Amino acid sequence: MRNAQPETLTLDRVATPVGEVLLVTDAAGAVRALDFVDYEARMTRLLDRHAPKAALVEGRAPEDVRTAVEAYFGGDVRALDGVAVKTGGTDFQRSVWAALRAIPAGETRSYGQLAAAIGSPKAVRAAGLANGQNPIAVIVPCHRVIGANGTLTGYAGGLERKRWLLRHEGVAVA
Amino acid sequence: MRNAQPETLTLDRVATPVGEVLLVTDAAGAVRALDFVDYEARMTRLLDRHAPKAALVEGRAPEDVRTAVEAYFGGDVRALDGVAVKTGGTDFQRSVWAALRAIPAGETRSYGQLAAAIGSPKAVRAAGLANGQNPIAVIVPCHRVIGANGTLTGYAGGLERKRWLLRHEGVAVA
DNA sequence: GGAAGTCTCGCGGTTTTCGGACATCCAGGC
DNA sequence: GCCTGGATGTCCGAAAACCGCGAGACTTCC
Repeated sequence: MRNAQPETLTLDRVATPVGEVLLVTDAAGAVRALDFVDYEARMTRLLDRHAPKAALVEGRAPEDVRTAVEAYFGGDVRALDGVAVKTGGTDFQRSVWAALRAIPAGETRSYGQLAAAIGSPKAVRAAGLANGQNPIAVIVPCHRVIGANGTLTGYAGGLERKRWLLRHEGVAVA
Repeated sequence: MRNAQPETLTLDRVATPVGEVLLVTDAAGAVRALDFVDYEARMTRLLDRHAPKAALVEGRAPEDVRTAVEAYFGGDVRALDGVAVKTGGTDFQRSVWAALRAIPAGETRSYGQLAAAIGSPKAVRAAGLANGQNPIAVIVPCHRVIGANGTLTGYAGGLERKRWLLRHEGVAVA
């Protein structure tokens, strides 16, 4: 529909303790998407939505991004804080994702707190929805949002991974 | 919804024999919109659709554009041929508008011919619809398209103006 | 007959509308 | 405690309505 400039994105793979991840970067070196390999269909669907007409070619991501990802999974849970990301999406979604990056490793928020943080305290379900459409898992830490009563509620990559990630960051979870 | 970069557009006014026209140009000097002053609401609506988030400030259009418009209304009906334009819109709409510019002053086409020219001979009504959404009147000569039986059928600026423009270009119309 | 008007219907892209779905939260009843 | 139901904001997909048409069938007048 709307016109968009063609663009080439690079698709790389990185091994982690919870399975291989797919890592999509653009020409500027910014991360465009990150997801677990067994959810590739979901990732390409999100990419199609947010970056239509973009070509995806296998290749190697910038070294600093690769090493940051490996460092995170190796135990340096703050290694991803400085990684540049770029997303499409609506204004609302982008504000949610921006708010996510402000949650430090080792902490969690409830969906209600997340909604309040972006100035729409009543848009709780909408915030949860936007959370689930986050195209850049782990780096944009959507896994740090849990139910108000402490339940994990959901995770696009599987609840097991959400639990693993939180424990890896030092959070005590059931 | 989609993100778009903020942009500043310039709004100028030019007097013509059929009323004042509004002339919107961008920083690069390309025409973004042109409409008659009494249809300003329509123009701003189209602009909003095709260039969301753009700011519109009163100002003076580039001299070469102004003189081209004045020359056209003064009798040099080909004066607008070289004027640069830029539009948003869907692929279909853009191809229709491009086809319009290929119709020389003094000639007309039917909606069917227009549809055929863009390779969709059956998309007749769709072509008519796209024609009516042309944001750059006169320069993109949507007024040169008339019904297959010679009736003028419609014009966003009023049928009287369509008739005047065609006669001004030397077409015999009822 | 035939020329000109009127009506009907199919056409294709775009816009608008509407109905769900959803990784929530809270209150209230049992 | 556990379950139920309601309020709530956003987004997506499907469906319907909208049109600056055109061709063909029918009527109406000469």
